[in-house]
Amino acid sequence: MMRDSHARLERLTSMLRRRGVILPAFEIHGGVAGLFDFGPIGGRLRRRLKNAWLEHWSSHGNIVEIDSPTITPESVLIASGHVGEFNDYMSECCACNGAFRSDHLVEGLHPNPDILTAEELNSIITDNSIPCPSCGTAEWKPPQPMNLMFDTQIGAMKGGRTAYMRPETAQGMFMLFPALYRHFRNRLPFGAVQSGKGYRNEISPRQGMIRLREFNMAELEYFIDPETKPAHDFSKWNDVTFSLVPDPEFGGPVEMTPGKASDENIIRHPTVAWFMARTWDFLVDVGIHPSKIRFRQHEGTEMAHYATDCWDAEIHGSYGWIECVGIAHRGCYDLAAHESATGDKNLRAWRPYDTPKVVDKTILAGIGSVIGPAFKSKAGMVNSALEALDDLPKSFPFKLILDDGSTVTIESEMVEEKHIQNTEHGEWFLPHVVEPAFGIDRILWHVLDHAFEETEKGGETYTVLRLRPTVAPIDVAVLPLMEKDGLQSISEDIHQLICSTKNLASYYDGSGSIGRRYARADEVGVPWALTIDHETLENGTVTIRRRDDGKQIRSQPQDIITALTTNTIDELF
RNA sequence: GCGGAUGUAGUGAAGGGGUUAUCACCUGAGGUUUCCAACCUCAUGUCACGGGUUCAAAUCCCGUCGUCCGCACCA
Repeated sequence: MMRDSHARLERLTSMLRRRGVILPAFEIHGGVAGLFDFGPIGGRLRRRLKNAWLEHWSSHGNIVEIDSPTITPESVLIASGHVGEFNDYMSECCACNGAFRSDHLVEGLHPNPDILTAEELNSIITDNSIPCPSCGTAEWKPPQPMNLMFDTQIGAMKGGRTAYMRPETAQGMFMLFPALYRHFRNRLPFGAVQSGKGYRNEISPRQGMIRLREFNMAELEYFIDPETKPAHDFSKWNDVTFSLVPDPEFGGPVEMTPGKASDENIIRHPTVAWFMARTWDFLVDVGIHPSKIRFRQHEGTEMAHYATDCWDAEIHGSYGWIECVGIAHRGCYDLAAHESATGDKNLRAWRPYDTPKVVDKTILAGIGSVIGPAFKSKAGMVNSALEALDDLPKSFPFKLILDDGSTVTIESEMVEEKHIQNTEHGEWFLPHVVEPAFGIDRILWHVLDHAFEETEKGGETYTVLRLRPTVAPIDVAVLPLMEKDGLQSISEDIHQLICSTKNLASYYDGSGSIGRRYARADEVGVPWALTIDHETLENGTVTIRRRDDGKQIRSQPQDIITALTTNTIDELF
């Protein structure tokens, strides 16, 4: 069984190379691990998958697309926590050469190993003679920094500003929070999506498309008011059960509807549950088998530095269960971090009170003509200290402590009692954010993996890529039954016509037997094949063949194009 | 990053110190046939890269890079 699935994986990757879908990059220069090219078929497939993703989210009406730079100044990633998180130290064992994360070795010996320097880690490791987990020896080389981000310099000359290629696209959305807030006329909830490249300098990328050094990601940041109870309608998913694998601390795997999982607090936040459901919709839409999707909750120990709850959508394929989407409740972590790093006050949202809060207060107000001459340059501080008094003194004179720590004596003739009324109409708060983050390459891989079907035809294996029409890179194959008697030029005209139709792609294939050409089209997942034959010369009709069952009907090319663009082609059959 | 295996056309493989590197599929041209990988003829294209040994290296040796398996790593 294992051997069979391994052989299938090899046949699939061979086909992807041979047909120009996905290929190792820079191969004529020896190749680079973790970098891949998308060929003519793969490029379109990825484009369609991304478009499907963007359309899926923009259909909500309060989610917009943005695009931000991949080069990111260091300070942004220090604030976000990535510089700390992505710069771990590794210790190497002198005896067996095993490499381990230094902070993992000293776990339990220090409350927060993450923050230790190389020297501190080294001394804890040597002082405690920590044994090597694989060979037991307690001799270590000094910890070496391991930087998982690609670094670079902004500015061509020496002394430029340090920057990194972004390890995620999320920070771009946080940077744009003020603009988004204005765009949505100061009203939560709203979201922003971005799809683009991310970079991680993996130590040893393996498993093909699963771990890449440069990858396509698509992230959504959905900003919410933590005090508004979200109203999500889960009734749409009442007849689908999700496979849920909660943190073992909270219980074993269950199958249930997202609505019920939310009601029973297995998924702690309704918005997280709702995004899980919408994610499930997306994955199924682009051709992932529903039975091969499960949601796994992160355990406390593996939770990223920013998250308060996190569910991964995992997809099962040739490499087992693989995390393809992470849906994290990040709380206000990022906005708070950037606020405290920059002092910028625009990362908050305004929450009006239902009824304004009226605060009645009796205060002692300084009498300017007395306070001024009495305290001179300190008069301002005295006034503000008086206003800030919560409990009015019972008698005069009394001592008043100023902001600078000094004490002054206040006499009764310096002040008068005043009633003031303050009306607060609302407050500024840091929005919370729910972040679904999609690994496009991993999803794309599984779309191919699930679509790749090997059947038998006349004793030979026959390969069909059962891609959904929404993601299929090519919509139509145009095939003249033979390239003579004028069939060729009609076919080329039809091919041109289809290619010039918006959102449709056709490819022309005139060589080899008709059966061979159907097979070639099936192998890369072309859903429809038009064949031009002698009857076309008489009445203009062509045959259209459906990939998934080989069924054919006759119709006019223009009617077929209309049906394709309106997504009603199946009605012709 | 460590250990083991490995690198030959687009794909999959065989071979191997000595003239022009082999096979199948694939791809292209011509012929024939015409609706599901038919056939015939011809053609294109390959020894990962760099260095060394040698009269001669795709072959032996070393290094680099890549790939696979195991360990470790994987916000």
